[in-house]
Amino acid sequence: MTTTTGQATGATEGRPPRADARRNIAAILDAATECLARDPDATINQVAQAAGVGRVTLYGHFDSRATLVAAVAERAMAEADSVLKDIDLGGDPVAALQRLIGATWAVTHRYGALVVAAERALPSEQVDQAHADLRARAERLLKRGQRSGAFRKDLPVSWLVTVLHSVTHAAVTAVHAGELEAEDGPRMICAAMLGVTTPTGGVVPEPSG
Amino acid sequence: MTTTTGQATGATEGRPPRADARRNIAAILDAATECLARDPDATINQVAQAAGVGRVTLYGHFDSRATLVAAVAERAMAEADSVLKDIDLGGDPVAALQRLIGATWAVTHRYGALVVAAERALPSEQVDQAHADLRARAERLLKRGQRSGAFRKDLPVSWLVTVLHSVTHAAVTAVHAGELEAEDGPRMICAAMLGVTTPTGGVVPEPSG
DNA sequence: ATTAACTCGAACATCAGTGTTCAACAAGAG
DNA sequence: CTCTTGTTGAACACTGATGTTCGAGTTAAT
Repeated sequence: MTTTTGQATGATEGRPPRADARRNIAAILDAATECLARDPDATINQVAQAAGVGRVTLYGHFDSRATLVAAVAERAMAEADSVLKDIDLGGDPVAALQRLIGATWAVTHRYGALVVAAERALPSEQVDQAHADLRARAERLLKRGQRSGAFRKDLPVSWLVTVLHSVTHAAVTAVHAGELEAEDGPRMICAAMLGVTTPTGGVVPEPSG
Repeated sequence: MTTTTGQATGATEGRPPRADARRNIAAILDAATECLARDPDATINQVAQAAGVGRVTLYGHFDSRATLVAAVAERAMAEADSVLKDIDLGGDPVAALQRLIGATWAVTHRYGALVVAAERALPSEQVDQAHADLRARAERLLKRGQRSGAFRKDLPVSWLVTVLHSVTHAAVTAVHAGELEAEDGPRMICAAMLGVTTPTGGVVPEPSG
């Protein structure tokens, strides 16, 4: 059991929690996810209120802010992994990149700024680890595309990954600000990234999807 | 006189400040710029310390955190304008875009996250105004390029501007994190943006500079 | 050299967010 | 129904950051 440190499921020793409690824990987790995804500085008060629960109740289930953030982050990472592990990164690199972007979009759109909250609350260990995993996935694909000549070789892979993350985050922010429709997100990111990755002197492909 | 609200130069009525004072004010302004550009949450304490000055002295010159941020932001905007107003946005749109990026780079690299600090301290009025000015410059160029067929027309200009800002900011962050050399910044941004703006089916141009 | 402007550290008041404690009360499990 | 588990608001202690005040010591101007 590597549940970070905080308790939430069952105490160190004791019988299963009451139905009431399980319901509230779920509500808190959901509320925290939404609040922190929107604003990484969200108050414990705001989270409790959004969950329709008293602040004391929240502290009854999560020792501290850090514990809560850790729980939320853990759940988010689990879902992110489960979504991303099924993506086929093989075949035409250009098509694979679009698939990766499509899958990443859903996750990023839901969990938005949660990473920032995690970076502040957690001593940057599991965070770095998780972040590295995310990057590694994209890195492998981009590197393969470079070797096959599908992607430009004159820019370091790390920079391409950075741009991908940056553009994705920008799209999420734009949606949050009402400047972009959520459904247009993937197309915008794909269009941009297909341009970025096209080799100099190459022809920019049409986004498909 | 639209000096926002805070005093710093001369009191409401009185003779010119002492040499000593002017020196310190300059040091504080410089330190604040550097600190806030690195971390928008920088403490007044950190700023004072970086300026080699006591906290009380700082408050003697700037009424509040907001006043200080406003002063720093004002100065930054002034320099940004003075740098950007000379840029020739005419001629070949592709070349003009690279010139714009080059000029923007210097400014962004120096003032980094200062915008964030301003957004939090100032009630989002002059900030929005200034931000809009910055965007307008890029918008005009990109729109012209779209009309002339140099830039892709199938993406809204606002999205292209967003990507430009996003990528620029990402480059600055990368430099701060030691993942990128400062001198490589403009080339990386240009390469990326030239790809982004190239019309579908068009050939990605080689960055020059 | 005298004076007014300035600096500085220490101490204080304030404020917001975090956690904790308590005692009354509500609700699930048997 | 009863007993245990949970919930709740109010009140409290604690922390870190912001501003303020004071008095003693410096420093620039004239």
